[in-house]
Amino acid sequence: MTEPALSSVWTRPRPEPRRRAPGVDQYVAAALAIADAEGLAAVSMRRVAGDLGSGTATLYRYITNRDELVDLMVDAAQGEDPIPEPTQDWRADLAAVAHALRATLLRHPWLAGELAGRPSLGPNSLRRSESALRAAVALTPDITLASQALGAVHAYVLGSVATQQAARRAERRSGLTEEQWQRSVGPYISEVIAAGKHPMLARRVLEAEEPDPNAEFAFGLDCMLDGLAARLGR
Amino acid sequence: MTEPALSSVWTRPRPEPRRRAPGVDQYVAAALAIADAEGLAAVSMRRVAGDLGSGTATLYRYITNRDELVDLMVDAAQGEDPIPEPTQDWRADLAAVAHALRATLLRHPWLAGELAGRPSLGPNSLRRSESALRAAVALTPDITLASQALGAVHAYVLGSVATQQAARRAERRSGLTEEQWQRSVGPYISEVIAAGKHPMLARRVLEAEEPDPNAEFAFGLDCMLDGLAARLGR
DNA sequence: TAACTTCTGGATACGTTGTAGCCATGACAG
DNA sequence: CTGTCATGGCTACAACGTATCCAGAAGTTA
Repeated sequence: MTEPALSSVWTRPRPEPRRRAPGVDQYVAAALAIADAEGLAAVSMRRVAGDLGSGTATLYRYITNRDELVDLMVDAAQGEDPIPEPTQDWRADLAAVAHALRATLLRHPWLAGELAGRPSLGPNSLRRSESALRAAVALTPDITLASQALGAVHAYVLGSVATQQAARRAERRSGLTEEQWQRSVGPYISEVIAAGKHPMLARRVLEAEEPDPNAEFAFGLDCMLDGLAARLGR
Repeated sequence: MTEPALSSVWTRPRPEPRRRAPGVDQYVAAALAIADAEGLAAVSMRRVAGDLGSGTATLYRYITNRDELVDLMVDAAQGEDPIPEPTQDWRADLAAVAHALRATLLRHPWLAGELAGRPSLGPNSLRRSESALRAAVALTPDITLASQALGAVHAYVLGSVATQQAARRAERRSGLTEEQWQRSVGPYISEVIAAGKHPMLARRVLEAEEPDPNAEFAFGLDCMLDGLAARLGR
């Protein structure tokens, strides 16, 4: 006796509004705008509905809960850019996949954590995955290895963008200006360095050049792609 | 006229309790236990205080806010393991750093997202960073490049562990059992595959071997280290 | 020992959030 | 025109972060 299938946001029919209520796409767009401007925590059901002149109860008629709204947001963000055309060069294609993902993440600073933290099964996400897998299969026809290769690139991109955005996020959370944040942290760092227990960190703070985020990202990606080429390339 | 320095959790004096209240370390340990068992969202100030038989107001006397509590938790988690001894082999050392970080993240499933999302400045974190930088400097004496190399490894580890844990996290959030979660998702995946628009995804689902998380992680790490060796090694 | 000070848990309060349910009104269909 | 239903608005509840207050207990001082 099999139990009934359970529904998910991607399987449930998406009812269209009959009267003046906004459609799901409008709710999602409003939520995206709030998240981009103020962070994901600012996306509350009341806020989203209110910004659209809709009732919260109405929003709940279309979107089951907040978690589902975030799923929809994550997928919508991934549908903003066209899928890049494949070339004959797996490496260029994987790099394009990585850069496209990074561009999306930079546009939506809340997204990296969410993408890293939840399976992504919406239509846009699947479309992107398909394109990315196609590039990886050009590297190696073994689907298992291709998936692993893609996973490694994906992991690097997510981790890299998220950590690059961490300082900005902490500032925001503190409610301080960037200058105030530096002033809350700077003396501590100076103290740590003066204590002499962390000579490598001292060198990094005192000698290392200010990283250009784009170049830093590209460096790590190139290393990863180099490694993939060495291990799987032909 | 310079403005006064602003304090942070790491610069503020840490008062010891005078009577029967728990110390900061006990609050943090209780919060860690809750987060490990139930996820970070279950860590509320009331909950932490209550679990220790303390008043919430008392907790606030020692820890300024919830955000600070999370900072303390993140650092405490990083202090659980001893720092590995350096060898003469930069690659082995960087791999050890990566594996140690992964082990910590696996023990605390909430940690990857937090580490990726916030600067980590506590004493344990700095200690780990120092050790990791020492390994990276053995790869290249250029402190800027060493930092970049370490950043790339770090990004990969965080992203990899977080995405490996994503499915588990989604199950938990749904409130479904693992089997129920599969049943909510399985038919959708079958449908997507049957539609024929995602041939690469279909191959992955139908043909790819179930990944061993440890091997998958090691593969990506090896690729990254290969790439670093090729670009910076001597 | 008594008086004073301070630490603590408990309680209350407020604004906010997710979610649930109800109701009157207006829009639409038959 | 009547009936149905979609909708915004409202109320409610539990929970949360944070702030404040208070009585009692614990410690210190004279």
